[in-house]
This record gives sequence, structure tokens and C-alpha cells, in this order.
Amino acid sequence: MTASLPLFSPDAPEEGATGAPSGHEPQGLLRGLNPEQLAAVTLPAKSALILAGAGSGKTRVLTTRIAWLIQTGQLTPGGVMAVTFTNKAAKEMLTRLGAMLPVPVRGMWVGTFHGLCNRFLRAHWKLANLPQGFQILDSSDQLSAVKRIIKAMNLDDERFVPKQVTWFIAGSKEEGLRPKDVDVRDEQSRVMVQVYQAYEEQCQREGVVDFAELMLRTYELLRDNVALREHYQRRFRHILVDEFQDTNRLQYAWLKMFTGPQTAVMAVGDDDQSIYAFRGAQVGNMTAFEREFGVEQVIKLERNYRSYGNILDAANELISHNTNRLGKNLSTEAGPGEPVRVFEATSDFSEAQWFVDEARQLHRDGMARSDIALLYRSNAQSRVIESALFNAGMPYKVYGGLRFFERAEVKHALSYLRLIENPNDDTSFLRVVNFPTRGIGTRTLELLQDAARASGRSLSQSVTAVPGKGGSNLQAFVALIDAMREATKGLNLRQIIEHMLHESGLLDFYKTDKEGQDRIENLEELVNAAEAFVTQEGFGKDAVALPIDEHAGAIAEGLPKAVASVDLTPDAETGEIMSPLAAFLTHASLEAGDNQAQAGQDAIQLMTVHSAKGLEFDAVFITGLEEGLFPHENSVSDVDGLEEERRLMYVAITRARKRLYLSFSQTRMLHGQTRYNIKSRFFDELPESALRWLTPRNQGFGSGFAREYQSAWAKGSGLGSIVGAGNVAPRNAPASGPVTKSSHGLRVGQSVFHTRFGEGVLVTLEGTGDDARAQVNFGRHGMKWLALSVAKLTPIE
DNA sequence: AGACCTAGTATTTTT
DNA sequence: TACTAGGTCT
Repeated sequence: MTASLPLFSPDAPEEGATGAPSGHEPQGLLRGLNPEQLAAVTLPAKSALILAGAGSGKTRVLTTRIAWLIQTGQLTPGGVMAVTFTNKAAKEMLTRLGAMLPVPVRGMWVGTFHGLCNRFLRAHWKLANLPQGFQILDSSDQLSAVKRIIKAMNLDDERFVPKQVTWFIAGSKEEGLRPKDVDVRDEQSRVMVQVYQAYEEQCQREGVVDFAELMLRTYELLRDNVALREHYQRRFRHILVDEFQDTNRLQYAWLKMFTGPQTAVMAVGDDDQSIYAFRGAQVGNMTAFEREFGVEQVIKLERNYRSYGNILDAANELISHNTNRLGKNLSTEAGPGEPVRVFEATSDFSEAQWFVDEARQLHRDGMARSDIALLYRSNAQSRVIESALFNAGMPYKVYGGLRFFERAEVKHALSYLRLIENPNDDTSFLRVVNFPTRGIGTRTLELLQDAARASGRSLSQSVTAVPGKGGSNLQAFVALIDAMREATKGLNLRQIIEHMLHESGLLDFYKTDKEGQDRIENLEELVNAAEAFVTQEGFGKDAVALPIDEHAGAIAEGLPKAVASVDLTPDAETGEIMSPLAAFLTHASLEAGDNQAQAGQDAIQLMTVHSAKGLEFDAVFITGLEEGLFPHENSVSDVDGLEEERRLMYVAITRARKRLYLSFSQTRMLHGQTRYNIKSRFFDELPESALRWLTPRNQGFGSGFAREYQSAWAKGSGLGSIVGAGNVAPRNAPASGPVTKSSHGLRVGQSVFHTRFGEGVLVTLEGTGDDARAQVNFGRHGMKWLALSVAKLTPIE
């Protein structure tokens, strides 16, 4: 790492990433944890709530806890479930666990809510009343499915806007409501429920499930099947949930289904970072959890290892304006650092120009472009910035565009593959039946859909019912798909895809298309993705997406006979429970992939505040801090909305490690009109002492200061390094060597009983004979050092 | 089938 | 402004 300016001193150890793996012995794992982290990691096996502030090492706590429990023999890998929201977070956990544990992460249920549901339903497809190779609809598939229904039911799509209907369906499912459970108030909702009902029937007929269905099916199956529920409750001794503040009602209820009397659930979250209420997240789940899971003590992780003091002061002060918080204050030992810089621009254009200049300077002074991030409230704001960066010739990367598996050509290819796997997938059928064109027009398709509806069969099964030219074209299409299915039998995944790309005519189509080159590249990339998925490495690394439980057999064994054996029906020939193609298709729906493949480039990062959550950068620019934009005008009318905007701002601020810039503009082009804005109210909620205005305050309009902003590089700010702020080893890591067993017959990880403090877990053992001491985590009573010659510790089994 | 035109609409988003 | 969906015309 290079460093010239003090500002660019070697990075503080990132949360959990300190140095080499600490050796595969229990106490080594705990080295470098601060007291609160240590307490959380070694908590007795009871449900616990961890309030983890931004940058407080939450992922480290989560992974270390799992590793520690396993290494001390309190838990087997098969007894763990760790749930996250994103594939990225799940992968991160697996990677870290892999580094910490000598044993591979086999059999551990680490994944996203949806990924784990998929895994569960694959194992119990029969009980869940699903076809064995059921496929998953992504949001756009779902939308087109709803559109078809609205059309079929002859409804006015202005009264029943497909997108809104989609929300209604997903929303109902997330409340755990089937069509029969939904409250019907008026005509509108009555019809909505009918659409919901029809949608369900259609999905069931086609053998597909949407995201919410994955959750709901799993929940219902566990709720209704006592034997199965008890089996899983016994199996998972420890369940850990990341980003708990983002869970919705269904996810909470789902979690309860997995939780038995012996299950310890550790919920980790931060109410101040709850920014997804708009899509159903219930922050209230945190307090509900505390109450309903009998949490005895809440551990707060408030030590921040990411940012300098001024940045944290700004964050703390801002968020203190919210009510109904669980209460938390971030602190650092890194010193105040530089002030937060504030810039007022005359126009969005000059704001962009200022940013480009500033970023260029940072880069010249040694900061990697990828360590510089520009955040905005809404995607539309990126445009001006992009054009400024483009003109300046600075590489940048915008997050949030189309993801790989969502690109049109990729979706087309996937539709062909799905049809090979399941000809009754009408969504896929309609997507590609006339792409490339095969003389199958709207009229023909109407006839086909009518016929299918009348007979209750799939489109593919109904092609013979359509007369004339259209009918024979349809039959030719079905024959094409059938031929592909035949021809690809026994081929590997790569060969299947290549065959399909040629036979479908997709490749030829894009070859003649003038802008087809990129698309062909994407299709080649699809082949690569499949290859990567299949290879040993891909399967191993990608265990998140691995649809089949490696221990499916083991599950079956442990289950009561009545529910077990029927569910895992391997292919008679190959013995596979699921074909590689089906597995790959599942992977494609569950993980949309990166949004831009241009990896390797050192580029400035542009994204919304929402997508910045969980990330961190040396320098962060929060732009467009204007009333109406941030906070957004649609949110300011009610208190809840405003508080969520404030949390959003809090998330944005806490992304910054070393330097934070806030900017706003007097005017801005929005929807083709110039808007005159006043600065965000959030400026009034920041501590003046932590700010430095780069432009004069209370600047009136039109005073034309154009570019006379003072360079942010005003004289060396003489910062010390942030080194030392890292997870400095507290006193719990004695050099006396790993003592895991002693003459007392106690070992680390063991549960013990103390007459005064009750039940606890042994965290450290050191010294011998009369000198022997033990560190014990008594949960509610805290962490204690006890002299073994005095304290009476009784081992519990 | 495909080019062309018009009107309507514009937070935040993962799975 | 800039995109989409949908309609109409060739």
C-alpha cells in the first residue's frame, strides 16, 4: 500500500479482515475482538439481539460466532443456519467462515432467505405440492404473468395497473395472506383478489413460483406439518439473522417456524439503518424479537472502526433527531479527522463540475478512484454527473442498471432453456415463440391462448387447436423445442446452451442485427457463466446458489419415515436429484448477477444511497442535498417517511472512512424543468463544529461565485493515521498459549453453572493449578474472570 | 413485421 | 429531459 499524505495512511484493518487467519484453535478466533464483540460471539446458547452500528464489525461477529461455536464443539456445521438478504452478504460470510474453519462449510445453511427457501423446497417439493423441477419467476416474469391474467380476465388495465397488482400480490403474500384471507372492502379489492387467485392457479399450473411464494410456501409447509417442523427445529441449534431490521412480517413468522425450544436465534441489526420500510420491512420486528424470543440482554456494538470522529459526530447528531430509536451512539478512537466539507453549487451542472475537479485532485494525491463514491437519492441524478465525468475522461461505474440475467438477450436464451426443461412454462413460451420472428402474430397467439384457457392446458399443449398457417407455425415451434430437448439429452450444460443458441436462431438473429455484437458477447458470457456454475470450483464457491442440499440424504435419514423418503426422488438413470440445467436456471433467477462486467478498471463509483448500504469508501460525496430531493418530496408529508429519509442520510454519511463531502445546488434540471431548491433541512441537524463550508453560508441566488470555491485541499490537514482504530486486542488474548483442556475437566465453549451468575459459557482458560483462571460469559450477568480455585463452576453436560 | 409517432410519466429495490 | 408503452401507418 502506498502512502504519501497522512490522509492516505495505510488502511485501518477493516472489520474482521485483520491479518492472517488466527489459527484453528478457539481462543485464536477471539483474538482482537473488543469486549462487546467478544461478549456477543461467546454468548450462551440463547436467543440474543445484537444492535450493531455501522462499521462496528457486525459481519465479523456473526462469522466468528459460528466458527467459535463449531470449534469449541458446541455445534456441528449441520446445526447452523445463517440468513442474509443479499447473495453478496451470504458469500462474504461463507468466504470468511472458510478462512476461519479448518473444515469445509459443508452442510451449513448459509444463504439468503430466498436461497434457503429454495433449498428447503427442493428437498420437500412433494410435500410443498410443487413439481420437482419447479422454476422461479423473477420480478419481470411475474409482471408479464400478471399482465397475461389481466388480459385474460378482460380487465381494464388502467384500473388494474399490472405493476400495482403485482405489488398487491407480493404484499399480500408477505403478510402471509392467500386470496381467501385477503379482506375484501370494495369492488376494486374484490377484483384484485380474483386476479391474485387466478395468478396463483396459473403459477401452479405452470410449475413456477415467485420470490414471495418461496417464503410463503416454506412457512406454510412448516406451519402445517408438525413432524417436518420439529425435525428442523431440532436440527438447527443456532440461527443467525443478518440485517434484522429489514425483515418483513413473513420472514419473521418464517423464522419462528424454524425456532424450537432448543434453538438459539441471534438477530443482528441496526434500527438506524432501516431504509426499506417502503418494501415491507418492519423495524418493529426488532422489539418484537426481543420480547417474543425471550432476549435477556441486548448487546450494542457502538465502536466504529471505519470513520473519523467528525464523520461520526455528523451521523450521531443527525440521527438523534429521530424518535423511536432503540438508542445507540457511534464512537471511534481514531480522532476527529477532517471536517465534513459542504459545498453549495449554483446549478446541478456546476455541482457536477466541482465534483469532477475534487475527485481528480483526490486521485492525483493518491486515492484510488474506486475508493471515491458519489451518492445520490434517486437514479435520475446520475446523468449530469456521468456526462461531466465522461467529458473529463474519468473512468466511472454506475451501479443499479440492468443486471446480467435481466438483459433481454439473456432472458430470451433462458426462456428457451426453460422450455427445454419444462414445455408448460407459458411465460417463457410467450417470450420467445416469435423471437426470432416465425410468422406467429398477435391474432394467432390470441387463438392459442383462448384454446389453452378453454381446455385448461398449457400453450405448448394447445398448439394443435389453432387452425391454418398460424397453427402450423406454432406446431413447428413446439417441434423445434422438442427437437432441442431430444438433441441435448446427455449433453453437458455448456453444450446444451450452445446447441440452443444455434438452433433457436438467436445467434443468427443478433449476427445480422446492427447492434447485436454486444448481445452476442453477452450470450457468450452466458455460456461462461454456466461453465463457471458447473465446474467444481463454481459449485463449491457458489454454495449459496447450490440448490440441492448436499446432505439431502442426511435430512431424509433424520426425518420421520412418513415425510422423508418420498421427497428425494433421484433421476432413475443418473441418480441426480436435479438436472444441471434446472439447477442453473434456478441460479439465474435467484442471483441476477453483477450489473456491469467491466471489472478491473479503477473507476469512480456512482450509486444511490440505498445501494451503498453495506459498502464503505475513503471519500464519499453526498450530492443533491435539497428539500424535495433529499429528503424526497414524496416522503416529507408524514413523520415516518421523513424519519426513513433521515436514516437514509445516516446510512450515506456512515459510508465514509476518511473524507465526507455534502453538496447541494440552487437549481436543478428535473423532468425537463429547472427547479429552484433550498438546501436540505438535514443541514440544520448536523453539528456546525464538524462542518467546513467551502462556499460562503447563506449565499443568495445569482451571486455568481461560479468556481471560486476554495480548494478542499486547503493546507495539509495534518491528520494522524487511523491506525490503531482497528480491532486492538483487548486483554483477553493472553500469550500463554492455547489452553483448551485443563485438569478441571473444563474446556473452552463448555456450558457451566455458577451459583450466583447462573448459566454461562467458558470463553478462556489460562494458568494451571491454584493459578487457573477462567473467563466466562454469563450473558445477562456479563463477562467474568473467575479463579477456579475459588469459584465453583459446575459443567453442564 | 417493422418503422414511426404520440402520450404519459417519472423515489428508493433484493430476491 | 428521456424513457416506455401503445397505437398507426407502410
